[in-house]
Amino acid sequence: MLANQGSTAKIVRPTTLRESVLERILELIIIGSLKPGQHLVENELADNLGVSRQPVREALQLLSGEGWVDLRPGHGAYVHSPTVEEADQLLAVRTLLETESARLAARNPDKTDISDLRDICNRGLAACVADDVDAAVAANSELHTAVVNMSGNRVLADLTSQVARRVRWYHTPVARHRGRASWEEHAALIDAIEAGDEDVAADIMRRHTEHTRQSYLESRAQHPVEEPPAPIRRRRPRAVSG
Amino acid sequence: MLANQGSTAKIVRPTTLRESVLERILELIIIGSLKPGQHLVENELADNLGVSRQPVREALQLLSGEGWVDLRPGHGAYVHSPTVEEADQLLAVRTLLETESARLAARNPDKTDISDLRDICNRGLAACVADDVDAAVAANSELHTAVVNMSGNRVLADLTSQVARRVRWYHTPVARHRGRASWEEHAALIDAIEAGDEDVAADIMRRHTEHTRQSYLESRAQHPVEEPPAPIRRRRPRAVSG
DNA sequence: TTGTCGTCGACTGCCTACAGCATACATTCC
DNA sequence: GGAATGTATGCTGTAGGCAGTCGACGACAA
Repeated sequence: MLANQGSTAKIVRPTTLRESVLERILELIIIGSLKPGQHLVENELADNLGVSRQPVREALQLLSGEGWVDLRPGHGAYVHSPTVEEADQLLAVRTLLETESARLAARNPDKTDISDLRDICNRGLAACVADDVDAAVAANSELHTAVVNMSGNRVLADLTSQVARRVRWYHTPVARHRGRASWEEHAALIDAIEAGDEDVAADIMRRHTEHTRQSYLESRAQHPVEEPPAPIRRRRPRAVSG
Repeated sequence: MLANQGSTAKIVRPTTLRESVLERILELIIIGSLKPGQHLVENELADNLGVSRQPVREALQLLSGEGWVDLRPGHGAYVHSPTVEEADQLLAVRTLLETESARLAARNPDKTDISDLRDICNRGLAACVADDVDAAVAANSELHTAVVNMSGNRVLADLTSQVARRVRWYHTPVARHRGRASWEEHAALIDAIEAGDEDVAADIMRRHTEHTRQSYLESRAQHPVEEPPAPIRRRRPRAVSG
């Protein structure tokens, strides 16, 4: 249905099918079309995406590696169900990783990088003032990514981005809760990095991410979890069964 | 060849084929039969393992998620090439993660867990005295795993085990470099956890893992890297040709 | 009514086969 | 002699299909 593949024109396939399938499924998970705990039936996805089961299967394998879906051998793939506890732990780990990133970034700051950071920060603040939530969220993750990359530790960067992507999943609904203050913290962080003050940079980052964690938990307390249901759900009502 | 698949008896398959394939390939990587940078031709693996390409492909996808192999779309899978730099970064991240684990473990120590730790520690020391390297290495990872699990943060535990497995890959050749001293540090760590002294526990763990890192780097300096070769290597010499 | 067993349906896991692509070698042209 | 192009080949990516397995539903008996 929503497949652009199979069209007559020989559209250059920019990437493999399984990758575009992966992106599509991931998007469906993030925006919530595929709900936590939901059983991902390969045939359905394949039909909806206009491909065969094979690329779907492979995309699911890859997604399981990033924690988005759980594979139950013999049962299939299920959208990972984020519990409050896990979200909290995830946010704690993110704090740990990003704090270290900030420290390392401050250890040997780079003029160009600093300049980039300030640009992003300004954009974010502007978006925040303009009440453009999407742009603010985008700038936010962009900035954090930039800091992590400045750490110079690729392993750390990879791990962090992996964790951060999942955090963002939980985080999105509460993104608007922290506006201006968040960007002031960012600005202070950049100052510390530029000054090469490891401890200050680390401290700011720690408090900053802890802040996020707190506001997440509070927001979660107000809007309690919607669904731990759908543990198995197989076989729809079934038709007449002639 | 070594396939038990396809045999007439309906042997209860304890797990899916792709999982056993995954384990087998991982083992081949760890013991070095499959060398870093080597191109993993699906057909070869499938033939050697006595299965079809499909489970091999899926196993490779899963392995890529854990960082053991690199997938190059359109080119296939290659055994991940561990550079010295990456190993160093990996060890740094491990230090970070395990230090936090130790801190959390000390935050609310559990009688039973402590007792388990001591058992493991004693076994490790005994193995060390008896010069049983394999047993010592096993006890070592067992102890670290136990500490991480005591942290109570599953996300942290998962991430750490993932990193630790890869660390162990690089680490094995130098495992013998640190013997007795390592186990004394372990004992001190357990004491600190039992006493509930977060800072001390964290500090011991940090120094402990940093020690490992240092000895790794030194050992690596003496035995320089063997292979960054085999970047592409396709198509064997080919027979007489016509 | 409740517990147990048999049957049915659906989905996954795996295999085979084909098409497209990328690389290496051989040939031809300058 | 060197470079560009044609050709061959191995590999990956994808499709389709079949069998095994798991869960659910319904029937039967206590």
